[in-house]
Amino acid sequence: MKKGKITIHDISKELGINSSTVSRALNNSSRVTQKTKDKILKKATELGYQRNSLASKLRTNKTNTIGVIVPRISRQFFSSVISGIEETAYDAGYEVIICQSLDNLEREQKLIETLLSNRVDGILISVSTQTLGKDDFNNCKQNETPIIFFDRPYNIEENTNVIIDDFKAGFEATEHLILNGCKNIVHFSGPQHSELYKRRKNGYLAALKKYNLTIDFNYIIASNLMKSDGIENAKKILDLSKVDAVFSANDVAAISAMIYLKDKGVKIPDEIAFVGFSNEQISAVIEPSLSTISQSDFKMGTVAATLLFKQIEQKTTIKEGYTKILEPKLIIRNSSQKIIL
Amino acid sequence: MKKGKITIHDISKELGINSSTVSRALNNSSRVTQKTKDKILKKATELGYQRNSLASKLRTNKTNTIGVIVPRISRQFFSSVISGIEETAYDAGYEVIICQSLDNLEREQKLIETLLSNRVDGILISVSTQTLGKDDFNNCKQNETPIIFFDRPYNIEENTNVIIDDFKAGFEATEHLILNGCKNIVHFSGPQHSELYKRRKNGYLAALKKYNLTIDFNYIIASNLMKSDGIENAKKILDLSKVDAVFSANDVAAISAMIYLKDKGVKIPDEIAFVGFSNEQISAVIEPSLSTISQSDFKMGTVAATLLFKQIEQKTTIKEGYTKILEPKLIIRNSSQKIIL
DNA sequence: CTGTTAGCGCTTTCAA
DNA sequence: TTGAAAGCGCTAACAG
Repeated sequence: MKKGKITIHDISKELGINSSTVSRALNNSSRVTQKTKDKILKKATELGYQRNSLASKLRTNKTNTIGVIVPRISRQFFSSVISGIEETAYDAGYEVIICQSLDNLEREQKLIETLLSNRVDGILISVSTQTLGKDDFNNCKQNETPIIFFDRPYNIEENTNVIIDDFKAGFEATEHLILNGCKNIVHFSGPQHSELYKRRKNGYLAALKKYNLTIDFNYIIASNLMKSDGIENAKKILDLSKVDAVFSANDVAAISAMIYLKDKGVKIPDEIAFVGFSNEQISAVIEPSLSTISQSDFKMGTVAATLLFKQIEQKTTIKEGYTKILEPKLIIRNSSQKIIL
Repeated sequence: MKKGKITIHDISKELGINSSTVSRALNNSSRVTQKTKDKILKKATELGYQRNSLASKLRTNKTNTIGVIVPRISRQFFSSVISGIEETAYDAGYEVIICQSLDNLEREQKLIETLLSNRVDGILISVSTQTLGKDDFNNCKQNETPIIFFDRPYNIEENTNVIIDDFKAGFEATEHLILNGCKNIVHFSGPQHSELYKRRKNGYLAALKKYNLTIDFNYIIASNLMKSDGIENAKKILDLSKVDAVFSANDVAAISAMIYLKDKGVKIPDEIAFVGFSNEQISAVIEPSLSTISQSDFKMGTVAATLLFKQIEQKTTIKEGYTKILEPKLIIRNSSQKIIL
């Protein structure tokens, strides 16, 4: 028994067949007789041969591997996107390397370096919140390694982005509440420098306008949408009169606000209806009464990956920015659904 | 400007320094003058050099990379373990490749193949539920690639495993309920062929014995611990008389049972106290009244990774099984804590 | 301290 | 259809 790993040369020697033929056989080339193929395959399994991808990647200058960087894999949204990416990659014969930046710029840049030095064919990334500069990804561009940004848009004019239609989502969420008889709708908005939250807010405003409802800017509560903000927001709601609905720009704040309000004896959704951007599963468990806007997470993964593979195979990194905007999806839950399983 | 990627030879030529010196400089070898190092580093950044890890891995026959396979990255428990692994790996200078098996054996085996063909130095795995055979990981052993099993033990006699002390956890959970005055404690157990659930159950039984409580086997309800099972279990509880507590072997069943019972007007934890294996964060949000047993997730990651690195560096795959058992951690929440933020 | 040289395991012309 | 030979980019003896 040989000590190290078996190579094609070992098979080659054992059979008296040249190693290039062995290589071709193992890659199922049409230029090898079925008979020799069989012989080689048999010997390969007999010896416990295992291909060395490193060597073949080095030689061919193609890794069939893409890198994915997300802030945290534990967030349901991102893990769903990753599932979408993996499915698409699997079908296309690509390997996927998953990394988390923990929303930390330094770490993110180190990950990019690592991925590039491992010669991934392309990168999909949802940038960290600290990433804001114009040339944070110059090394990719120098390398001509395609990179696609998803969920969190980045330099739309220059890069390829995959995002959802935030304006439309905000509009539909608000419209949904209006059509259900709500007139005094509070909006939990996020940091006002963020384009994303601005667009959601504009959707909210547009819906109010369409139905000729008065716009009261006291009803727009901006915060960082953390749990503690949800509590603060809830307190503010109690101070306002006749609020009958909330459209929250994310689920975290919505949920903590709901818990707080329930605790105060407010019936949800009898007295206040909620719509929030959210992960379907979590909010279904936590609050059956919370309707949600899905970010079409899985689909975002498949779309982004498909786009990336196209860029890789055409070897044409798009210079001018291209943004793919996905439809949002409003998920309605009836308040009769006390338990959703 | 050169079209392809810059190599050490490009730097070598530009400076008239031999490429091996360049290589040494880039690896910060002590056998190069600081002066030449500086020159080389400067030229490297100037040309936009980026090391090709594939080549160096191939050459050195060491990848400084480990593979991690978990059923799903979206489960809080696994993503915490992964964080623990990543921190440890980062400190030790290892890269980490994260993969999810989706609890599917075929997929798991394909992932193992891929990792091995990429010549990872070692593998950490929490096996899929479908993985039960004796020689599912023979290819690893042939390869002499260290593999460590965490959370879900696998052939304890032969392999290295990292698990928590399930017996103790079951014992402490039950004892906690007893010490709080509960006498009629139902146990939601899992599949009875599973060692893990058997050990948790034995802990439960041991605690009852210690406090001289009568053991009623009608109080041990075995199921697959899915959401729907939780509902069924809850119905069974309502049929039993004088149940005042539940120790659930996982959180999913516990939560759905609680929701169902609350819906039926049962007050929790006034009438029924719950302890469940669980993820801290989730249950804190969903059910403040649910006390939980933590599986020391992050720590499990660091321990497993440290163990693996030791095996890799000693190049001694342990032949006889070695099992590291971690302490469980009971997290008590007072029922006064209505909102935990 | 630096250069020469060989080769990791694989693929791919080119030739037979 | 198969073989011979070169080389992907890097590292590591060994020599100087």
